[in-house]
Amino acid sequence: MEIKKEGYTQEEIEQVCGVFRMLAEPTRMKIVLALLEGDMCVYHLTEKCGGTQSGISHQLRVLRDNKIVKAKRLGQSVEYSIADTHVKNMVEMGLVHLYCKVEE
Amino acid sequence: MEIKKEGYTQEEIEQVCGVFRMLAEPTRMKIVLALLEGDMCVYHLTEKCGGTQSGISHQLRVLRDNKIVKAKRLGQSVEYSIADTHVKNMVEMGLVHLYCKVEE
DNA sequence: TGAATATATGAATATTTATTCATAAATAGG
DNA sequence: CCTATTTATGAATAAATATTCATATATTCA
Repeated sequence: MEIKKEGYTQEEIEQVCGVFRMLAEPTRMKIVLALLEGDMCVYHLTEKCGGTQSGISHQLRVLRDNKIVKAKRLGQSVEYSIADTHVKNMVEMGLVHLYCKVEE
Repeated sequence: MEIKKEGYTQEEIEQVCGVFRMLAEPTRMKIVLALLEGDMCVYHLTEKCGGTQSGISHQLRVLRDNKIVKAKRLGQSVEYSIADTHVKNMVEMGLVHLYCKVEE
């Protein structure tokens, strides 16, 4: 596929930024990292990520609205999973940036 | 290289988020997109990205502090360039996420 | 040296966004 | 139906961050 090099509209710019903003917050990043290991319900996400259940739930809402994760009710609990295959690549790219510092 | 799948420290999490935060703001994204096309001085960046010179300069400072861009004085002007090869990959990944919606 | 141009910066303000608290809604099981 | 458990949400607050304005700094050139 073709990615144009310039001439992005303000709206396109804001949409790309939106994706990055999702991964720019520690709580959300923890959630995403947890879900990349496997689907998980809110209860376990809260345990794993720390913080309050309400806080996790609010961020899950943000991630859901931005199509980063998706939800599926299973009885009492709601199981969350990564909604977009690109998310994994993006996170990995971020980790590479962090660990594999440029050699120049 | 190896990217571990879990067990990130709070500090590591915050560092990865930091990278994403740099690309999560429209003004900074415009600057980065402009610089991916080629090195440019503040004056031209301001023309190209819009906004005030001061605003652009402030964001350039942020990008510099976070090792996303680097500066080089050339006479009166200061030429900026992308500091890290991963930046291009990350931006492209963001654009892919935007345009190439998941087929599942 | 003085004026013009380009860039940087500090402080104030405005805006956005995360977090917390209290509580509502949904479901399961007795 | 009542209770316990899990999740979601609204409102308030707190915290982080972008933007603007005024001004300082650096460089060139006459």
